[in-house]
Amino acid sequence: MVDTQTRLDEMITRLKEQGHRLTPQRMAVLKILTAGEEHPSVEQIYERVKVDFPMTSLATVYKTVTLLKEMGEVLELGFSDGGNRYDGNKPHPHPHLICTECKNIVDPKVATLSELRQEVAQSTGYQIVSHRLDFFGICPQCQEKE
Amino acid sequence: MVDTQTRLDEMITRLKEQGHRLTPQRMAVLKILTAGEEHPSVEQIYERVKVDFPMTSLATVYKTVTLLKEMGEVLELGFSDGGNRYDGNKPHPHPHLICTECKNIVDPKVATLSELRQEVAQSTGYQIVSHRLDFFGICPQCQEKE
DNA sequence: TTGGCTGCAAATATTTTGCACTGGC
DNA sequence: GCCAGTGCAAAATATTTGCAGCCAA
Repeated sequence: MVDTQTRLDEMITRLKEQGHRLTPQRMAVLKILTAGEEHPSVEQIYERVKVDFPMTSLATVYKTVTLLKEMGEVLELGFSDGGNRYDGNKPHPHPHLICTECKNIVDPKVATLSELRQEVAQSTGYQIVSHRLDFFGICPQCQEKE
Repeated sequence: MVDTQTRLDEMITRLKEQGHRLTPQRMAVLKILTAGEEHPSVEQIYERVKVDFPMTSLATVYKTVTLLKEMGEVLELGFSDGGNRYDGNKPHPHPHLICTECKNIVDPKVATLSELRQEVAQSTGYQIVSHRLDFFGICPQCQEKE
């Protein structure tokens, strides 16, 4: 895994390169997105940002996340049942494993999907741009609680 | 692929088995969900149902689709950017290929994922219940239009 | 007959947007 | 000082829900 501080610096550099400003609110969102292995929702990011900057609005968090998404610096994991989740550590598509009980998300190690991608491209004629692979299950902790 | 009429009869049988009523509106939704290889949205189902039954409400379409989803008779493809899509022909998880231009969805042939599933289950301890694999790309028709 | 189903409208929930003000650069 | 970024509230979207009346079984 990429070092947290390194990833944070990387994002800051990219923002500046593209002429974006670095505000305290934005900084706080960046820190949360790059810290740890978490896959927080906008609401969770908002709650944590408010600890240090109580005046921060939810709209700002949305705007920042959207900006980073457009820059390709965060991966959006959209869920139809509300509450998208974001991955700022590995912005490129990779498999996720989602606990249907506690909603925790981890990154499992999975053998390469590039073969599958190629196979689909060849058989369909599509120009494949991206993909998404999610596994849904019950994590060890939640299994014990049953 | 399963025969359209067969699949329709199957769904009707399941509904009756579980004590649900078969109304004209419901019948119309079933027909659309089982017809062809399409992956319609609720809105699209609604528009088509209205041709034969103009008095049908959007809420009823939602209720019917939700019922079928809970019965496991349709697969919901949730997208965070609004407009979920539904597959009534193959209600079990399978890969989808989505054109990012025209939003068309097809079912590509992909080598089995069961190995990947097993691999993830073993390495993480999760009890895997379901999965989802989507490829995003540009279909041959949309490639020509560029 | 009767309780599940429907239609309508109002309620939710999530994300986006308009706009005046503020502060990073 | 300029203008991107912010906060607030209103708007836009998508889906759910309450309830009175209706109709499939």
